[in-house]
Amino acid sequence: MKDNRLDFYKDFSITLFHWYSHNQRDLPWRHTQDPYKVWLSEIILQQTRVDQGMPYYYNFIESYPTVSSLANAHLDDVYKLWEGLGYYSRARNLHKAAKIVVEQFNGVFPNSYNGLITLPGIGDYTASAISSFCFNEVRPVLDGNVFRVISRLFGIKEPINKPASRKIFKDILNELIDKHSPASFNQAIMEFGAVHCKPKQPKCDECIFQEKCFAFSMNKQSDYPVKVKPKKSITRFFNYLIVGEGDDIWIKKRSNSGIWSNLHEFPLIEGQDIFNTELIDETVKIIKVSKATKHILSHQNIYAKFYRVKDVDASFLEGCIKVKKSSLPDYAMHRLMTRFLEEEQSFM
DNA sequence: AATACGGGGGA
DNA sequence: TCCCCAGTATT
Repeated sequence: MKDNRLDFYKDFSITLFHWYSHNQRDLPWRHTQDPYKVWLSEIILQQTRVDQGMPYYYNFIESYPTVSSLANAHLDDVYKLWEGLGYYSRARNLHKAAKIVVEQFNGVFPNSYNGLITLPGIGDYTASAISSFCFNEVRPVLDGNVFRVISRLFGIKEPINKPASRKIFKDILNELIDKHSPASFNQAIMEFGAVHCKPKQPKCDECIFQEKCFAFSMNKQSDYPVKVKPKKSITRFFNYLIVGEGDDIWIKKRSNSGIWSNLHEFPLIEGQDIFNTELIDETVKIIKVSKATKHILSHQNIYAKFYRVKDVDASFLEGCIKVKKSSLPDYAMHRLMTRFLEEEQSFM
């Protein structure tokens, strides 16, 4: 069964490369085999759309042209450049990996999958991408695009977000990948998934694989890929205290774990199942209160209120730092904070 | 094996 | 609303 299936697809790469040569986007990281730049692009693009990550890629290349310059940077500056992109552990691991490359590998990136995957922030996908793109190692990439393409072509119903399903896809890809052009194969199959075999409204009516695609032959494209429902999000209530006299303002760096780790924000009092209005009423003098705003994360729905207050008990400022309002832009913050600062100047 | 971890775009 | 995005680390 498996052999027949793969025989049927033995000219897959030729067809794919033909499509790729006519349809590929011009992306900056495709013009280089410098592992530093490829690595940077791959970390930025983890769970991130190309359009969203592109400006960050340019900013990082400009601020840190080499792995040494990144390794020598202050972590807080790296966070600042990452601000707004999300999944902030990527910024921490980016910096950590750069230091390892410089201090342990003499500034030279590992030139193999097995070496690359030892670096923090580099998992199976990223190690496969870098080792194939830069060193022509035969390592198939398996990202969201590839999952979708393979599941439709072969009619695979194993949920793509279950770890156990990975082997099924990897086995197929290891047969399918062009052993002579692993870099082009990986680029092409991801690009095909991104711009042609899209999640919604795939271009099946003009598809090079019409004859071969299981999903198309059954007219069941929308049934693939199969995915198990994610767990429901939890709800939290954040009360932010805006404290400070004159040009001074108090902020705090979040802990090294949990959401928004190591990013800055106003002193926070989290409510239990509702906003802590009573507690705040009794404890501080409220000058002004914002409306509740909803901020959505993958696993949490956060309702936030901002309170301009005075006469705050010192215990609320435990671990906080006093900074000038004008220097707030120097501190890396999460989107909930930057959005508030953009839109609610009247509180400052 | 399951869960945590952002933010934004598109239907 | 819901789904998805060039996934990884932790539990």
